[in-house]
Amino acid sequence: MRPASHKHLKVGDLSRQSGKTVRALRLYEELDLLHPVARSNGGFRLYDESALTRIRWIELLQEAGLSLHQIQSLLQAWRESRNAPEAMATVRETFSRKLAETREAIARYEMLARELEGTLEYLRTCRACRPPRTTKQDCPQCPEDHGMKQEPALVAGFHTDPGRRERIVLPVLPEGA
Amino acid sequence: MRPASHKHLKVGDLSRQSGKTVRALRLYEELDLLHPVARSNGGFRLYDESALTRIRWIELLQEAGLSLHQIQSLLQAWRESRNAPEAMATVRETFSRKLAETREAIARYEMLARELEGTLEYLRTCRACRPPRTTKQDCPQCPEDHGMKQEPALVAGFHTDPGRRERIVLPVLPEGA
DNA sequence: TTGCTCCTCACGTCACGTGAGGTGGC
DNA sequence: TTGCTCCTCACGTCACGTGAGGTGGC
Repeated sequence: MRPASHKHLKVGDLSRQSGKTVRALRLYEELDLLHPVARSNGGFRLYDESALTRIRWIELLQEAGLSLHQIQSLLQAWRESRNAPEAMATVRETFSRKLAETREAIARYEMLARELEGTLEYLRTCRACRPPRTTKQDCPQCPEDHGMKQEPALVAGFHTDPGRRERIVLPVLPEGA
Repeated sequence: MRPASHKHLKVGDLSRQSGKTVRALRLYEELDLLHPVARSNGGFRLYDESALTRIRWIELLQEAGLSLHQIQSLLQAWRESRNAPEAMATVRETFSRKLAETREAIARYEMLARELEGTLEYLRTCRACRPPRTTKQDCPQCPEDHGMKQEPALVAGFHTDPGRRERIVLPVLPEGA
């Protein structure tokens, strides 16, 4: 027979099972988002399994783009609401805004993926450029046929580089016309 | 007639045209990612249009999940490479890893969107629950038919709340069996 | 007693935000 | 001279990371 604490989790256990660092779990406590059910004699935090549900919930809301302080406010609103329909109104509002933002994020990432794909396609032709060009002088006016109208933005950015030496030169501007 | 500086952009102009804050632009300079082509007599930063290309490039790489320091390293590798094929190898490697990560991010966001949709569907039924339940007592054992097997994770997290009062109670654990 | 885990400060990091106090240029 | 913009520090923020120095419990 073991004491009643045999189903209690210590921070380390919870950390492993949740994938969060111990530091993160303590931060959630400080922000009033997650509390141990008890403390041991020695001051060790003791959790039960509901902590895992709570952590997964925090994780989902963070993925949705809420800051820990916003999650705090959402929880506060829930605690302060007197009945379910009232609580659900706030929550519904937050979630449907976040759904819209998530769809925008997906669209942005799909654009980024296309940009990366196009860039990789472009670079495939670079790999075998003969004779090998020197990036600083020749690349900006690359004569190679990359099969595209223009250079991808992810490649063009490399060329606009003033370098380190030129930075020291401080040209004096003409005074008048 | 105006002096040759008539096509120069000041930080404020560049900020407006790029959508970045002035603080961000100065940070990029500090990190060696973006430099003005010159300074005015009074010390004002003066840029040309290539700055916009560079900023768009930084922005894309940040969206792809690179930190400013990683962008710094990528630029460093480019500067140090002696020829184009060598430079492109590093760049290709970075970009194809980021493409994979972007696709994973899209998958995660699509899961999140489904989670949010399911949760909103669930909450639709809450809105009209009669008699209105009190969230703290009744919701965890909600008798309403929400048309789902189980509560969505985004709702379940609310219930696992020890609240503020209970926090003060520090139960003493039983010593033995 | 040895190991491993836990505790509480408290400072560091990253990509900026936000003043403070002062100057340039039409 | 008035306004607006620019300058350089330098501290604040957010979600943790990372020790320092000390203790619990099998």
